[in-house]
Amino acid sequence: MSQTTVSLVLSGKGVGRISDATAEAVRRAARDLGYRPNAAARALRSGSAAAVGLVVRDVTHPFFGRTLRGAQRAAREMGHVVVLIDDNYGAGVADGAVEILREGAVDGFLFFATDPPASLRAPGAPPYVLVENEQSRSPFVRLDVETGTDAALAHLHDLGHQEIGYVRSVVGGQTFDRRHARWEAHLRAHGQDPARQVTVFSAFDAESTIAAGRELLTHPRRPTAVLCDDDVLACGLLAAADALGVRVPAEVAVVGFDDLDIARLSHPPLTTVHFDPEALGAAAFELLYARLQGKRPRNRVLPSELVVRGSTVAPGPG
Amino acid sequence: MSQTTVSLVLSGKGVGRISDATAEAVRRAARDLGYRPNAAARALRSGSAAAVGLVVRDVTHPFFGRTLRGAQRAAREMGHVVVLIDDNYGAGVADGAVEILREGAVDGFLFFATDPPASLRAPGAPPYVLVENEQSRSPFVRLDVETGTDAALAHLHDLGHQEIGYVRSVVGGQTFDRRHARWEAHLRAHGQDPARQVTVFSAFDAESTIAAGRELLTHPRRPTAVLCDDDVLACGLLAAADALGVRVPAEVAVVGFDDLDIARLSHPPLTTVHFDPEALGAAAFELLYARLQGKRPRNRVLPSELVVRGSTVAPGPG
DNA sequence: CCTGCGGGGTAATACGTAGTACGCTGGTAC
DNA sequence: GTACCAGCGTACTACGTATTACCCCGCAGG
Repeated sequence: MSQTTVSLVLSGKGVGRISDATAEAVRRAARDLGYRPNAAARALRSGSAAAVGLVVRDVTHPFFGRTLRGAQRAAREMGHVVVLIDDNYGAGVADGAVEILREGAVDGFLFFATDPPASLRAPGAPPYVLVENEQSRSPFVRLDVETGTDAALAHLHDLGHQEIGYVRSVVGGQTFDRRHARWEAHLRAHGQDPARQVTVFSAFDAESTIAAGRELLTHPRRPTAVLCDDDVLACGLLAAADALGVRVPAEVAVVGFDDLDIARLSHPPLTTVHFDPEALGAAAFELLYARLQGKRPRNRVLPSELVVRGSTVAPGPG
Repeated sequence: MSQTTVSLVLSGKGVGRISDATAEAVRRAARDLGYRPNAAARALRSGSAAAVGLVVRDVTHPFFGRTLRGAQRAAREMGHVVVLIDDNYGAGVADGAVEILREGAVDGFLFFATDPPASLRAPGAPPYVLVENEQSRSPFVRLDVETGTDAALAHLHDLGHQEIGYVRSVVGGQTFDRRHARWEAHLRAHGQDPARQVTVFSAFDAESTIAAGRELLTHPRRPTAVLCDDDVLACGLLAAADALGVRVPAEVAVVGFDDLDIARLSHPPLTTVHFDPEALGAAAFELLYARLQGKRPRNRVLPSELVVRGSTVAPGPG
């Protein structure tokens, strides 16, 4: 039983070259001895670590947590493992970690709403896939947020809302820009000037969201409806409304994005644009995996859907 | 410029053996050529992958997300990298992944409220640290949840609450057991029978939490106060109360655990037991790191603290 | 009897690093 | 003049796997 034989049997590449009896003996011995192939040696020799790096903007945000879960599950199904890098909104903070991983530790990268370091664009660099961050010449997976946003705006319009405020994320991001762009388009299409609508900005921590909500609700030209870049921001608005005694949805209708669990637990439950983050993460890994196989997979755009709950009704009289 | 020289210079172990001029030349050449040491080769030769496996019960839960962040940040500071395995409450689902990683891919493991596979107890297995899951003969880091729980119960007692219901997590966990045990002790100390108190069980998804909340609130012997194993469960209770027209805190006082962001955004803001998940994650990594150095670090217990917000007042008359 | 061939298996090598042991040079002590 | 030492580097090997090239044996065809 040479080392070669063992390698051939355990890797499944020995079919036709190694007799069944020997193969069985090898497998039994491996089991009895508790033998496990060494990952580092295999990575060194084969040139593949069976691991992908995953750079995420904010691990603590439920949306990314679920995306992460989808990606990790898909990776495991293909025998791959996921190395996590939390960027924590720090532009470029993750770049150093990416550099460390670059050679030999992982086979490729997934960037969740984060930008890849410039060095990965160089020829010979490991492949990567962008998630919620479309860029020319880079493969990507993203959500078709436009359809959902248009549905939400149509819903508000049908209810009779003219003035639609906006709670924007201070942290940038293509998906936020897309949502905002559809809002602008909607207003223009109905003869409104987006610049005249009340718009406030917020980070994702509780204080910020509540402060932003208060700012919007106490504005002299308070709108009858508000689009929020995210369910978390929408919940801050709800909390502020509660503190100010502003009734939702009677006095202000609220729409969020993401359909997080909090959208069902909030008071009132949120009307929101639903996505499937697990599918997004899984699709991202699948794209990267195909690339690692040398294929040229097509970019993917996943659907969105409006979910109407209790936070939107027709504007009250006056 | 031999390969050895390069290795010595770049690893910093050449001080005193390699002249400054040569060292500088090596560094310049490395930079100009874009040379990066290969992680797999280094791991193979040195026997250390500079990576730790991290098994987490639920990546999508904000508490674990924050713990994860703390651990990942601490790891990065020591030049280590984190491999994520999401167990998703599936008992043993992660075991296979752990086996894959065992040899050569990671140097040790962190288990976040999950159980290590039995194979890791064997001699020669990589070291691990348990988080929120104390077991004899295994190093661990946990929260001193007892102090915070006692403070919460004392707070309710001071307000005049006698009947204290409980929303329990259906998913088991030591920390939940500890919370529950203090609640039982408190009731007994005041001459009550815990078995007679209204107790309901819930998973962490929105539907479950609301259903459990409804069950508790519609119970014929509805308590005047409720302890919830978690802020998420508390929010479900709030949502149920809202749907049923039960006023919080006037008719029912609510206390949660974890002090998640939603505890500030909820209506009313939650009285809850505060922890520092980032510190928990960082401490866990530090313990594991010390073990990897061959040290015998002491287990750590991190403090908890009651945060009183709007969900607790004295029971109303009748 | 020799040749060719297929089935079954193995020796040897390369992957890129870390570490060990050794070599060379020039100066100093005796 | 020899022995020793410090200061600087360098050949060489091991790490555990995947892969390539090769070897051995028995049998069929000529």
